[in-house]
Amino acid sequence: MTEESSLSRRERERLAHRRLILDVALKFFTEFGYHRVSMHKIAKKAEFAIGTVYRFFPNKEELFRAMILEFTEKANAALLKSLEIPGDELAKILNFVQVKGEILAENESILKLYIGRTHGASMDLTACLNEDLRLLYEKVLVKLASVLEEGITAGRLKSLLDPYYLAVSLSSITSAFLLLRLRDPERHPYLEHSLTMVAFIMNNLENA
Amino acid sequence: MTEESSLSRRERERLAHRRLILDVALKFFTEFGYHRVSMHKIAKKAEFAIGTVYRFFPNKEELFRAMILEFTEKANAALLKSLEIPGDELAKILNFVQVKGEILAENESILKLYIGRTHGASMDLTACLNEDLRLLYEKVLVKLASVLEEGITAGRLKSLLDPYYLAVSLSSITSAFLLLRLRDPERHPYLEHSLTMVAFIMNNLENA
Amino acid sequence: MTEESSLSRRERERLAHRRLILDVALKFFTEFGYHRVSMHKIAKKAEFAIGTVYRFFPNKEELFRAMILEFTEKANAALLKSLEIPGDELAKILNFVQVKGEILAENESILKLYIGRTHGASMDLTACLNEDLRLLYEKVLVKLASVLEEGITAGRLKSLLDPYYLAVSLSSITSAFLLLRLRDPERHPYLEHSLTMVAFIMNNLENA
Amino acid sequence: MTEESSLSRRERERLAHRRLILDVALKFFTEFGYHRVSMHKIAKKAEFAIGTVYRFFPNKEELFRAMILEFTEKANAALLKSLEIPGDELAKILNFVQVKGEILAENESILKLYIGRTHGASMDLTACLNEDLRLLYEKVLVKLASVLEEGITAGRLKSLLDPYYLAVSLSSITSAFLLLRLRDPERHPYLEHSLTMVAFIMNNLENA
DNA sequence: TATGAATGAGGTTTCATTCAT
DNA sequence: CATGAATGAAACCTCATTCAT
Repeated sequence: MTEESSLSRRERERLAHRRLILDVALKFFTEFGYHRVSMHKIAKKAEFAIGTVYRFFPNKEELFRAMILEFTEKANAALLKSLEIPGDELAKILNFVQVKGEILAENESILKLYIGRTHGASMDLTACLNEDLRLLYEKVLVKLASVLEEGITAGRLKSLLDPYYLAVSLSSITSAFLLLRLRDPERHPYLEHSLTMVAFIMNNLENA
Repeated sequence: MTEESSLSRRERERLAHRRLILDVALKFFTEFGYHRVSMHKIAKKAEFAIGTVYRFFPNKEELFRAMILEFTEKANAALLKSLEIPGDELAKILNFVQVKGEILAENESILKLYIGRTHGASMDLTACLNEDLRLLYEKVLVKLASVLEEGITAGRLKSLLDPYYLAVSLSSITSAFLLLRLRDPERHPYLEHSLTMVAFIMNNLENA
Repeated sequence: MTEESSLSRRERERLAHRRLILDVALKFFTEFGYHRVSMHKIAKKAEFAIGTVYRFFPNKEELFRAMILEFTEKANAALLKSLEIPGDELAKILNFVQVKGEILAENESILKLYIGRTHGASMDLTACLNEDLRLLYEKVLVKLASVLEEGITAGRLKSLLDPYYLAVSLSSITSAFLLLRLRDPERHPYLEHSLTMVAFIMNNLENA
Repeated sequence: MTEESSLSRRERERLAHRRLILDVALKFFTEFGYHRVSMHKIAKKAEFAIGTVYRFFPNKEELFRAMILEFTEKANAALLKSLEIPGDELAKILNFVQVKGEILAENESILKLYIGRTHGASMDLTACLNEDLRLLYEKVLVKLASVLEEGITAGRLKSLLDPYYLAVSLSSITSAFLLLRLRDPERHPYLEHSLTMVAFIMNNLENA
């Protein structure tokens, strides 16, 4: 995304340092939670002076935000892309479910930060962060909805339900299974249940 | 639940004071988020000395916990009861959806706290509550699952899907709509969409 | 000392309650130290309301003081009496040493309070408390000095040394051994060393 | 002891600030006692923000500890050195007594803190220092004992008494006189009495 | 630009004491 | 007299942030 070549050494170093701090922040915030991590700890772990950290991020909240946004953007990009494979709606959505699971597998800790702090009481991920994040996820929902809409327009799917709310439903179900699996990976295999459930809904939406 | 009659005046007063503090805590925590409310502020608003607050709750976390648990227990009891009306599975579950919506209407602020989105301020919240709360909600899920199972056993519902995961799905969908409505009550009417979606799933589960 | 008979029941009960509180205070202060014990803890353990404790002792310091004074008075009385047995100076002083040891044996915990809190850096017990206590112990020193003086006057002891400072010396030596034993009873038997050392000094004081 | 040259200005300033805080702490703790001095008072007097004090010492106890240890180490070094002058045992021990008196003269206030009699206010003092301090002083006792042992081995002193316990006795006597003088410098000249008493004992130990 | 010493508001909590019942 | 709820000053300590070097 960010073109690191064709930058002066200075710039490249700056970026590397920023990256370092973000990585430490990710590690610490996910491990201990926002309020249990001090800027000093992050600075120390990253081997910078505290002042240096403040040259990169104007304050703690902004650092947290930057860290979360980075992840969210990456994840959202992957989710959007997952809906662009060739094939019909079912194929696309099953791929979406699959990619969501892969993201989970690779980012457990940050996902726990996303939700673990909000009591995780079976709430959808959509809930968890502030406006910026929600807007990002909104794009995914809209894309998902447009996929469904296409199916409806093309007559492949029944027009019983509003595509957007259908998208929300599908998303919330998979998020719920994701949470279960996050809490107890042994007992709750994410993929199997998600696919079953999503397929059930999609099948019943298909025009005979 | 708690028998307030047949207590000495002393006891009754104590309970009333406890209640007062809990109410202020609810108001403040929901308005500003855990870390933006100090015990001093709560004490002041409740018109007690700080030490008095500590006579009732040994520390801030315990006060928060007590406040959340109280609400959760009340809400869960209502949800469990909602599934005990006479009628078939669909009736029960639609009633469940309805009651969930009523709880939302009456407890918007605390629900926002639950979700951790109060002024984007909570983020953290000690997470140790999670387990308790989850277990409480688990009961609701299990009850919901048992309702579905009954329907399956009685042959009224298809046995395609595991009742527990079906319960999780139904619950997560309604939670998602609840969240939407929490964020933008104008645009997203909870009840209508929830009922539509839940009915769609249930209808497709019914044996012809 | 306090005549408990010939008092009204009321009075006797009051005294018993006072005693109870003092005993709890002794136990707690000696176990945890003055600043680590709250009046509430004492009240609770003694099974009185906090206000009741304050009816007996106007404040915490006074309670502490009363507790210490009681012990000190008892101990001092015993030490004074120990010097009144028949016999010559040596006999009296050896008896004094012995009784001091017995008091130690019976009151380890309070002695630890006396000294443990003052770093015990081989300082004489004389040091440890405030004016009142010192004055009490002063009586013992004066009595000890008078015993020595008698010996000098009678020509049994050399008049090389001031009897008072000799008394201080003898007292400090035994206190030092007492401390050693308090710290490590296995390694440092109090009585043997005290007797040897005191006898050595007394023998060299005797006129041939 | 600490090489202050060859340090960066930064380092030197840090050390100076540390010193400043320690000095204020010494003054306040000795004047009022541990529990009657708050970290804020120390910070204010030293003209630092409270946080700065905590940069140097992680908590109050550690500050106290550092202050006491510094003094103790200095004092013990002086006492050990006092026993290394040329001459026989008597000369060495009399020098020891003398140096002990000089330390007293220069450090009255901290000695009072040691003894815990500062305005009758300390009483407690966390006791955990004890061990460290005792071990330091133990070295002095052992050194003193070794001096005596040398005399015995060389046949200059009688072997009646265990050198270690003799050392304890001599030390305790001088400590006792030190205390007397601390309490009432007019009435109780430390040096004269200590020398007399110690000389008496040593003389009687010498082989004719 | 990087550093890290310094800041100080503000947090949670304790506990000796009072006083209405 | 006994009770114990209420008080609130004051303690210790943290940590986001600033700024001189």
